[in-house]
Amino acid sequence: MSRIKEIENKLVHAKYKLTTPRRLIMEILLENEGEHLTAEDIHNRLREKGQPVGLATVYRTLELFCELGILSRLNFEDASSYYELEEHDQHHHHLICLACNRIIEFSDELLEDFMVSIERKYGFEVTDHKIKYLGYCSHCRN
Amino acid sequence: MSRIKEIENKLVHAKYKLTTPRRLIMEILLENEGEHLTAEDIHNRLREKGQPVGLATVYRTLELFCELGILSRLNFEDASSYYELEEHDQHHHHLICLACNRIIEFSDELLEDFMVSIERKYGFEVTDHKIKYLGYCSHCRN
DNA sequence: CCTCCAAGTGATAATGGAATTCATTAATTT
DNA sequence: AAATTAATGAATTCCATTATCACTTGGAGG
Ligand SMILES: [Mn+2]
Ligand SMILES: [Mn+2]
Ligand SMILES: [Zn+2]
Ligand SMILES: [Zn+2]
Repeated sequence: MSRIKEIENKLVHAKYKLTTPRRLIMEILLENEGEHLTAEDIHNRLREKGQPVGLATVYRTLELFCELGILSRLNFEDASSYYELEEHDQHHHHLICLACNRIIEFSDELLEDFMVSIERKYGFEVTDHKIKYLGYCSHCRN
Repeated sequence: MSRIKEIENKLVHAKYKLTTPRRLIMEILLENEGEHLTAEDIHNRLREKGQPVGLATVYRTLELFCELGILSRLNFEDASSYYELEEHDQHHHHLICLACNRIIEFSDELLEDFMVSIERKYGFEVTDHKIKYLGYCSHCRN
């Protein structure tokens, strides 16, 4: 099943429509998979492509997609939120270089056991988690 | 050595002074240790105590204290930043209940090994890290 | 096809946390 | 004491995000 079809299913299942603006936003996200985009980034790229979508709609759509588990909202240490497609298979997190702002991704499979121990210890049902390591990347250390 | 003296040392060592506004802000933080306070919280409590400090100074001081490692800046999933005193002995992180917004703290000593493996694998020098688990606390689950 | 109408959109204004400005004040040095 | 420097705070600005509201869209039902 194509990625876009899969997403349409999620929308329809939650009683939403795949409107033109929503499809255009999804296309931008798919075309830029692997990047971390802000709402404004997406708004700009749509304008540049001659397929403008209102900024308010971009924000609303990103929020909706986050609720549906299509996207993740990321907070690096600046003022904006960044978005990336959620990969249902492998979850990853981010190393944030304080010198050059490079973002390096790492998988968290090794943290599974730790998470389970936290759930047991606190009777807390974990539905999501976010891990950030801040420091200096291999280009910037020393 | 008293907590306030210890902090004064950090300031002086970094060529800053322990001015009255800085001391007042530090007192609020010490009096409310264990809480997670916003800049506005601190500003309000100072006003209520009859020891007002300008909001700009509160922000500047919190930023300075973060740089000096006296405070940690926390981002739960809302718009504001929260601050807490950094305990040099035990680092902790937060479970965030999506239903009642309770914040539960947990220690991260078990994550030490994982952090070291990340440093090795990516040649990344970790100077700080932030871990959040989102979900439902024992009062809210089910 | 048409009509209807809830759902969705988008230009614009409003919001609010945080950063900046700049005149004033406090502390330090000469 | 004068001069230099650091810090303060009221006011302003910034800027990402949210709210508003008149308008548009597009699918369900005829
Ligand atoms: Mn990523
Ligand atoms: Mn805490
Ligand atoms: Zn770097
Ligand atoms: Zn709860």
